[in-house]
Amino acid sequence: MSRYDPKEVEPRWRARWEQEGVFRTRAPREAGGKPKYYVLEMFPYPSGAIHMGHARNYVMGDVVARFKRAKGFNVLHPMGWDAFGMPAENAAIERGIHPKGWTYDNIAAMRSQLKLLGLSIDWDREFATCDPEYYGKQQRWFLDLMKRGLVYRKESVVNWDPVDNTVLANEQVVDGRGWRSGALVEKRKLTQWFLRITDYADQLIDGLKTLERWPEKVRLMQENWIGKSQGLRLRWPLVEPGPDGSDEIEVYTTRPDTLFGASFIGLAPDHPLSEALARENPDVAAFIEEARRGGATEAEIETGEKKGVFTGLYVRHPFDPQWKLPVWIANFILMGYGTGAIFACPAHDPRDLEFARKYDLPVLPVVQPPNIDDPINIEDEAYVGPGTLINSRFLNGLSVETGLAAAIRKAEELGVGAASTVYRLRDWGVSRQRYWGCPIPVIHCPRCGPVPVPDKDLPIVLPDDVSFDQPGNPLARHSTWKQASCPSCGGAAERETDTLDTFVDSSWYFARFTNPDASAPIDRDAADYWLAVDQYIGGVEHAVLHLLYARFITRALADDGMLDVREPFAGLFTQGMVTHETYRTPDGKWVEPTDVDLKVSGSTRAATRRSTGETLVIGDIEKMSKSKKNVVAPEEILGAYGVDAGRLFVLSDSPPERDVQWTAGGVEGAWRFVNRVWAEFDDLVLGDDAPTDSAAAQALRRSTHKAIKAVTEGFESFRFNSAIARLYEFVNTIKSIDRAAVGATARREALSALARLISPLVPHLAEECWTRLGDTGLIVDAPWPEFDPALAVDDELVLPVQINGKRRGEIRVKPGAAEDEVRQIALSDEAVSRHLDGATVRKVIVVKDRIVNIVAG
RNA sequence: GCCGCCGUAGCUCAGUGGUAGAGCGCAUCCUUGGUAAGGCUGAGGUCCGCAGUUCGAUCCUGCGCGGCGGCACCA
Repeated sequence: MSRYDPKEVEPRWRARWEQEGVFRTRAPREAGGKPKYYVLEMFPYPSGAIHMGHARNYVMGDVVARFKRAKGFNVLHPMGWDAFGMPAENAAIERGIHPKGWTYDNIAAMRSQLKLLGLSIDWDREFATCDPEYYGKQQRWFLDLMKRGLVYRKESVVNWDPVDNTVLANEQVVDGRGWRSGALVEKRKLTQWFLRITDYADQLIDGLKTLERWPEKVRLMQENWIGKSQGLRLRWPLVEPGPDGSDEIEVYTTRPDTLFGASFIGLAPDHPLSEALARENPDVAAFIEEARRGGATEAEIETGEKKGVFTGLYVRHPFDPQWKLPVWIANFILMGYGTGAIFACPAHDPRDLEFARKYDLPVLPVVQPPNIDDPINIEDEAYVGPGTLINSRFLNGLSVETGLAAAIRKAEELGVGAASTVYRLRDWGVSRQRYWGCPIPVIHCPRCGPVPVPDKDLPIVLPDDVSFDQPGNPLARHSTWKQASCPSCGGAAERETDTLDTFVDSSWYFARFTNPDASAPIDRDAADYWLAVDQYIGGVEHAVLHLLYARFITRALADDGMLDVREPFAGLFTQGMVTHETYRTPDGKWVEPTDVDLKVSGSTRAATRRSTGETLVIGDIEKMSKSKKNVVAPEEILGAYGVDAGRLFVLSDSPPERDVQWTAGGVEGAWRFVNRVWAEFDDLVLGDDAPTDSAAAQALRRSTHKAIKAVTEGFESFRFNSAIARLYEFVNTIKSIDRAAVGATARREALSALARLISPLVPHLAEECWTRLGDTGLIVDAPWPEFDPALAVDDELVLPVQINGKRRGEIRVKPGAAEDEVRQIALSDEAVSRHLDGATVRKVIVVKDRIVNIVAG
C-alpha cells in the first residue's frame, strides 16, 4: 500500500507525454482515415497569471479533446495568445517596462502555468498575435480586403480624452469622464478606418440559423445586436427651404401605417439641418449645446428627460400637401440610426407621446384595438398593439400589417419614399491611436492620398525604440518610423500611425492555427481540412463582439478565396464563471479565503479571521476578483491536492454553462474521489476468476456497461458534472462488490473501463491506474471503452403499482413482460388487493417496463 | 420596458408524463497498522405558488412570485 502522491505522479506523466510527443497534431495524410476534430478554447490575454476561470475553460476543452481522441478522431487542440492591447502600454507607462518585454514575460509565465494543468495541447503550433510573423500576415489580408472595398476611411465622432490624448471606447468612459485620467471626455470628429461589416449584415443574420450547435441565447443576442428592421424612407418637403438650402427632410419609419397620425417631425440635435439652424438661431444653438453636454454617454440619454426646441420650420405631409407639420429638434433622436430624423405619431409611440404632452402637440389616434367597441382614447399611454386603421383616409379599415404595405406602396407610387432596411449594426471602427497593436499598412501621401503598402514591404513592424514618457501615441511622435516614401509616386510621405483594434487579431487566429508556419496568411489546404472549429469554448461575455467579428472576417476571407468555410465555429459552448464566497471584517474590509476559518454547526456557519481571531461577515457568492479578495489561485490547489483533483472539482459541482462555486469542501471531495479510485488499483490483485455468468459477475458487468453509456453520453453532450456523478456511483459499486463472487474477469473489465472513463477528467491518475492494470502503452492512446447494450439490460425490474395515481405497492417482472401478464401479477399482489379493498377495477394502465396504474372506485 | 435563462435535500446541482437522486455538509457508530485518514448506517423534500390538461404533473399549458443575464429613447 502506498498513498497516492500527485506531486510525484503528475509531473512524471506530463514528462512522458511530452517525451513521446503524443499531443502533436497528425497531418491529414498521417491520420489514416480518422475523421478530424478541431477543439479550441478562446485564447487568453497574457495578463501574467492563470486564474480559475481560465483553468475551467481550458480543462473543459481538454476533456473534449481527450475524449474525442479516445473515440478515434484526429484532433487539433492548439493554444496561443491574444497579446496586443492596452494593459501592456499601461504597464509601460506606470512601471517603465517595454510592452514587448512585459507581454512575452507574461506569456512565458502563463505557458508554464498552463502546462501544469496537464492539457493535451499541441504546443508546436503556439503563436502570439504580437509576433510580427502573425500580424504581418494580418496586414496582408487587410490590404486584400481594402482592394475589395471592405476597408474605408470616414470621419466619425469619437470619445476623446484630452489628457491622455487618445480615443476611448464607450466602456472606458465612466460618467462622462475618462476611466484613467478622470478628464471630461469630449466628442471629437476624427478620421478613422472602418471595416464594412454592414455589407454582411444579412448574411450574418441568416448564418445564425445554420449554427445548430450554438446556444440559442448567443444567437438571439447576435440577432438583436445586428438589429435588422424593415421600414420606409420618406421625404417630407419643407414649406420654406432650410438655412443650408435643403428643401426636404428624409425620415425613416417602421410604422408607415400610422402616417395619418403624424404630429410633428423630429430631428436629431446633430442632424445637419439642426446644425445649420443653430448657426442663425441662438435658441437652437443653446439647445444643441445642452443636448451635447447632457448626452455625453448613452446611459445619460436613457434616464434623461425628453426635451426639444421648435425650429420655426414646417413641412408638408407627403400624402397631403395641404397638411403642414412643425419641425422640432429633440434630444431623444439619434443621428446614428436611420436618417437621424423621424415623424412622430404620439398616439402609437410612447416616446413621441411623452414629447407631445410636454410641448402640447396634437395626439391623433389612428389604430383601433380589436375587440373594443368604444373609439380609442389616448391618455398617458400610447397604444402599440395590433388593430384596424382609422382616421387614415385610404388606409381606413386595413389592419396594421396590410396598412403598412399599402402605405409603402403609395409612397413609392408618389415617388416620395422607398422601402428600406435599416440595421442597428454599424460599420466596425478599427483605428486605435495606440502603440501596442498591429500597424495599419498604409502610407499617406500628400499627392496620392492613402496608399497601401506593397506586399514586398510587409510586414510593417512596430519599432522597439519608443517612449511612453508623454501622453499620446508613441508611433505618431517617433522620430523616423513614420517617414516613408509614397509607393505610388515615390515622393515623401507618412505612415499611418493608428493600429488595429485587437478584435481584428482574434478574428482569424483559429484559421492560422491550422498551419501557423504557412507563408500565406492561411494555408488553404490545411484550413479546408481542419475548419470549421468543431467545438469552440469560451466565456459568454464574447457572445456578441468577438464572435460576430470572427464570423464576419471568416466570410470576408472566404469571399477573397482564402477559405472555404463561411462559419468558423460549428459548435459553441459558453461556460460559466468560477465564483467564491466573500468575507469581510465588521468594518467592511475584504478578507482572503486563505485567512478564514469556517465553523459549521448544524445549519449555521461562522467565519473567523485566522490571523486576528476577528469574527467575519460571510458575504455573497461572487465572481472571483482581486478587488473582493475572493480569489483562489490555481497553484494553491495544485500544491495541496494535485492537478487532477482540481480538474475534477471545477467540472463536478455545476453544469458547465453555469457558474461554479469554489469551496474548500468541494475540492476535498474531489481529492477523496481520486484516492478512492487509486485504492482500487494500488496493489491490484484480481484473484481467482469466477464464471462471468454468475449473478454477481452479471450485476457488475451491468453496472460497467451502464456507466460506459452514461459517461459517454455525458461527455458527448457537455454534461461533465453528470458524467462525474455517474462515475462516483460506479466507483461506489466497484468498491462494494464481493470480489470472490464476481471474479477476476468481470472486475478487470470494470476497472479497465473505469480507468478509461476517468481519463479525460483526471488524466494523470488514469495513466497511473492503467499501469497497474498491466496494460501496455499509454491510456491517452487507448480506445474508448465499448458499450454493449445486451450487457446493460436488467434481468428483473421492479414496477411500482399505483391505485388512482398513488403508489400502493410494487411487483417484480422480467423486462419486456407482456401487458396481460403484468396486469395479472399486479392484480394478484397482496398489497394491491388490500388497498383495492373490494373496489371495482375500472381500468388498468400498463406502461411497459415502467409502471402499472389501476383506476378503481 | 423588451427578450432569454433559472427556481428540486442545509449547500451545489442531476433527473423524469409513472418508485424523487448524486456529491458535499450534518448525525450515529466502527476503525486507530491507509491516520494531514478510512469505513458503516442514518436523518433530511409543499420538486417556488395557483389553476388547467391527464388514469397519473416536479416534468406539459396558462397566470403569478422570486433570482440572474442580455438589450434598451433603434423610430
